[in-house]
Amino acid sequence: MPKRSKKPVKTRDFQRTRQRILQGGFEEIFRRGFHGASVNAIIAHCETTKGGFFHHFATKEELGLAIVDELLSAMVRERWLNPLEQFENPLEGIVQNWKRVIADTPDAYIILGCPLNNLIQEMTHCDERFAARLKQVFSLWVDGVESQLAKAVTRGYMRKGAPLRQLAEFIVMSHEGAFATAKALNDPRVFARIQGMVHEVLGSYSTK
Amino acid sequence: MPKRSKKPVKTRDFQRTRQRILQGGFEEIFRRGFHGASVNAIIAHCETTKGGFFHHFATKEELGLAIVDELLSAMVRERWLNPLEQFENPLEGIVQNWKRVIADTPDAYIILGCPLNNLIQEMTHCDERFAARLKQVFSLWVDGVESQLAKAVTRGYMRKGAPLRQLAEFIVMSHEGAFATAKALNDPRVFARIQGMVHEVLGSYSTK
Amino acid sequence: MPKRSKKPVKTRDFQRTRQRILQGGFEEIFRRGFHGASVNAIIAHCETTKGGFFHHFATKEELGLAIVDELLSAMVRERWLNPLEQFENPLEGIVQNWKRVIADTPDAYIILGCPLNNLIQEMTHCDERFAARLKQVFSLWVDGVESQLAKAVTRGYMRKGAPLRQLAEFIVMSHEGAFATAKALNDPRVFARIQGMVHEVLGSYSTK
Amino acid sequence: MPKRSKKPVKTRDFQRTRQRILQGGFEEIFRRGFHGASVNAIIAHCETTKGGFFHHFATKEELGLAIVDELLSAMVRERWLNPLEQFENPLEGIVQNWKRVIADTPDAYIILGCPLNNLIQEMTHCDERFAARLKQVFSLWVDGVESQLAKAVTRGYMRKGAPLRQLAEFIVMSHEGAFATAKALNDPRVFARIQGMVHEVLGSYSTK
DNA sequence: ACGTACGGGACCACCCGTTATT
DNA sequence: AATAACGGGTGGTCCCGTACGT
Repeated sequence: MPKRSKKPVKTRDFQRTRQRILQGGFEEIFRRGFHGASVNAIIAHCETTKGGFFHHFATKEELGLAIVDELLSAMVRERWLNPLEQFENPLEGIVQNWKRVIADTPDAYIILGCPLNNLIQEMTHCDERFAARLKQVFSLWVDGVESQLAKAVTRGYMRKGAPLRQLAEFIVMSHEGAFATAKALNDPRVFARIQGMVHEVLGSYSTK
Repeated sequence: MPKRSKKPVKTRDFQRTRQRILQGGFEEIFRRGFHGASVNAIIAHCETTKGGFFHHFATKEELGLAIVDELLSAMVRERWLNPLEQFENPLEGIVQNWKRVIADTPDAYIILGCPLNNLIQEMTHCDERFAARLKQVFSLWVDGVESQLAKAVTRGYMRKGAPLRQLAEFIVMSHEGAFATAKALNDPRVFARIQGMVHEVLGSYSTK
Repeated sequence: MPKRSKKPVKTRDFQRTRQRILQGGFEEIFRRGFHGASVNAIIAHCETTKGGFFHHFATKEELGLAIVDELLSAMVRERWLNPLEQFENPLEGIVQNWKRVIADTPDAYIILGCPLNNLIQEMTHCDERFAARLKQVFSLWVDGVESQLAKAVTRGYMRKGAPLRQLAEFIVMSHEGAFATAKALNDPRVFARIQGMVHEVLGSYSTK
Repeated sequence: MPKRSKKPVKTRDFQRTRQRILQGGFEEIFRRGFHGASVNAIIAHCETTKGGFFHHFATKEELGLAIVDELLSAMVRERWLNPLEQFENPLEGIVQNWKRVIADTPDAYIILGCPLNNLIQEMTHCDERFAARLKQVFSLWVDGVESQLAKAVTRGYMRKGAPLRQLAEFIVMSHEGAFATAKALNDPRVFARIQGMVHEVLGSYSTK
């Protein structure tokens, strides 16, 4: 009979618990903001304890950073970047995917805003480590859009010579700005209107 | 020569003290966010006391609401709306004024973001009263831009039939989005780039 | 034309304001207890200001003492002692007057307890000056009842040799205890029951 | 000889700590009243910290309610009800036990009054939850006395047909009233005098 | 790995009282 | 005499984090 390995099960539990805290922390922070989300509320939300929490994350800030690094970056990829791969025409992909996200997102979520944008506005100016991580995720998004635009040029859907970086920045900015505006006016329809404007802008760079 | 009043600077002046608290509160909240700004820090910043503070504002929230109502709405008017009056062509006014604000704003302020946007992202989803006041200020801005666009049509600088409300929303969204992006990337030059994009969009509605 | 006297009207206003504060303070303290009644609430209740309040009373404690000295002692006299004078038989007076007070007092007041008793329980053990004044009012009551009992003996309604002081103490104690019990059980009928018991006790000392 | 446990006094002992806070809270509240007893004073009195305190009691009110439920009801049972069991004649028990309590209680405590009565007068009219719990303890006392009186009837020490509930109420009322009066007059001898009166009343219902 | 008793600091709110002003 | 701006100290609460225990 072989000697039992050193509790491989525990390792899985470790990761599961960590993920539960990460997810529960995300939800609390998304709803109440980083400052508004207390560690007590987070552990209640994800059914763990103080000990469990601080075993996995040294401080509340570390949890926040992990959420940015692991959850937000994944969300950007899954919601905004990966879906674009399925479109032959990246410009159309950007527009269609935006429409899809608008359709998928419940109106109730609109008022909560974009998790990434919320954290940027709340944390960037008062916590350098947050600023660095958030910048990374934001750049990831812009980079991803820019490479799609480059692909659009390569495939002949977009005029050569267009300022790709600038356009990519503009497109991501519009997403965040649309979320912010819809949140400010508490009106989900803002979304579609702004998306329409961006559509036009992209059209002006399209080869038709 | 008239008799000088005995005390050129009155200490027991309700309005002056109130304004001092309002201004000091604004600066603290701008730098640290509403939750991050403690009443202790605010009173230290504007040289008053607990008693003085709560004599003027029943709660910290009331101070925040007063800042939105009185300071932020005034800032929107003074920085974004009133200057447009001086331009014969409102479309040019919007672009030029934006350039002016970019030039006027120290780079160090970029990272702090837009006071209005910061509060919207932090407070809208967790405080109904804030949400209502912030929406009011945001709408004031959109309304102001829209009426400029209407003037542009009247004066013949802009094509008839353009979707004025949608455009106004887009323009204000771009301002907020530009602030957010510059903050996220910690790069003031983002500003000019986004402003350039908006310039183009406006150009496409211009009668040239 | 005679020189005007030195503002006699002002003197009346002074006393009126003082009485208003005294009365408003009494009501607030009666409802919320001395510690629970804030100066701010008191001045709001009697429509004066901080300045007005502290002009008339150096401290909140002074107001409390004045209430004991002036209002509570007057209430004891008017409600419990003076009415007894109208009875030929003091023993019957004590019983009948108690019945009258029970009938006069709205049930809603029962839960508030006896103003004198409330203050005694709250203040005696933590404020010597209160203790002294409250003792004075309480003694006034006992003395008054004792002299009625003496009169009852003189007039032949009560057996000679009865322990008058002890009886007087017992009677006043019953009043306070009845208030306390009715308050504890939130049941006004307790009053009548205890009054009945005291009636019997008095009966046993009566000459019939 | 059994192995001694490593730590004879555990610091991290929930129940012990809780009892310490409960006891320390009781003493502070007994001396200063509920409003007068600050959490800071309580934790200093029982050597714990803010964190420790609020780990055990969510609010100061919760501590107060626990004191009523757990300490005061126990005190009523131990001091006033249980001792009666040892008497063959319950009527004599009531009188003798009262005398014993008078003899046992240091004069210095008299001025502090009865903890139960103090809380009733201070809290009943301004806190519903306190009112309910205090009523419960008070009723417990009256019920206990009533059942003793019933036993006295059964055993033939008391006349049949006596109004037991009314008598029980009267007896408890006398205890509280005696405390209140002794406190008001700052004179412990009042106690014995009132106890004498009650003795007589009971005597009139006794079968001798 | 996780549970929980505990530490102490900081939060906002409100207190009572003072003082400049009318 | 009366008003209201103002002073600070302290109130209860809740915070994040530690460390003991299993």
